[in-house]
Amino acid sequence: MKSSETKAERPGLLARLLREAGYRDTAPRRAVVRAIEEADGEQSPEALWRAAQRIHPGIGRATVYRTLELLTGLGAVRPLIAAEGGRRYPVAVGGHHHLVCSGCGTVVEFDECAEGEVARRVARRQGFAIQGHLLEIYGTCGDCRVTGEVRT
Amino acid sequence: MKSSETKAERPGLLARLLREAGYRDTAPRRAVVRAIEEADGEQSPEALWRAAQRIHPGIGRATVYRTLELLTGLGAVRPLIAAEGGRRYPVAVGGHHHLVCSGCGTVVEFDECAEGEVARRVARRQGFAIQGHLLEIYGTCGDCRVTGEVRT
DNA sequence: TTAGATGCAAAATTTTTGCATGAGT
DNA sequence: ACTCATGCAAAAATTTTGCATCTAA
Repeated sequence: MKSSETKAERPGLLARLLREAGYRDTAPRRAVVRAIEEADGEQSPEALWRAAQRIHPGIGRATVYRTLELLTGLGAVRPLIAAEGGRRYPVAVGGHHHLVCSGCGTVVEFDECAEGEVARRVARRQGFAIQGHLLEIYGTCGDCRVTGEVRT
Repeated sequence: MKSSETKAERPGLLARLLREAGYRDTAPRRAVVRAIEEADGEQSPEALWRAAQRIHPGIGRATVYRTLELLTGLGAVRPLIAAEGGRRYPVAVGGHHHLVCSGCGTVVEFDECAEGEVARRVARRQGFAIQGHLLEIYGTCGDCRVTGEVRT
């Protein structure tokens, strides 16, 4: 499965978010954060853990999970489910917009989004405080339509 | 947890997709499919299993998972990660618009959506054949903000 | 100094599989 | 008849937790 690149966030963005949220600035966390920012498609907890270990040997899996949870809570990262089934944590500052192929699972990110207006209006009406949004368009990519390929 | 109705997809849509894909039309599958179509924010495998059991007593968990996988492959549902951490399988055909509370998991559906345009344009540019789209706005509902409840 | 973080290992969850049996076509 | 689908239970994989020990602030 191919899948789009993680838009290289300005280094330190996630770390800053954590700090501003009042969490301590620790080496293990910095390692996880760096792993995420440099993860290129390899965003599964397991892969992030291995990457974080290279940066901060001795880091435990639990710390990776705990940090991912913090970041998710801050809306800095958004857990998604990859075509192969496992979780992936792409950086998600702001909204995320995906074009997802039902055939091969490819996920292409795009920026255009016209929801600002509607989102705010609907949210206000329901008394919601918006944190972010996810817009996914599902379909079949050219390749899959041609080959009649189907995701297993 | 409260949550709005799931816009009743034309009953049988998912079942039809399965049939057209060449899969057998069995009672257990029909139960799962109905559970999904009637899932009201309760889209976790576990909840869907309980719902399916009410429709077809004796159905096993494995069948639910297997059916969800088939439907995912067909692009009929799209696995996402719920605020509480588990998976959710919202319908991915047609257009769905949810307001999801990070605090209590409430899912409210709404109709307004300005994405028709954008979706078509982006899809065409990438050579995608659109099957549907999902717009989810994440935030905190009034109740949760008052009680200070936060997603764990 | 002191609340918050970490690593480890165990526990809990969630999802997948093997296999004998039962159904749809 | 012949596949394909199912349920069950076991196995695997994934995620969460308890707790003693560190460490940033």
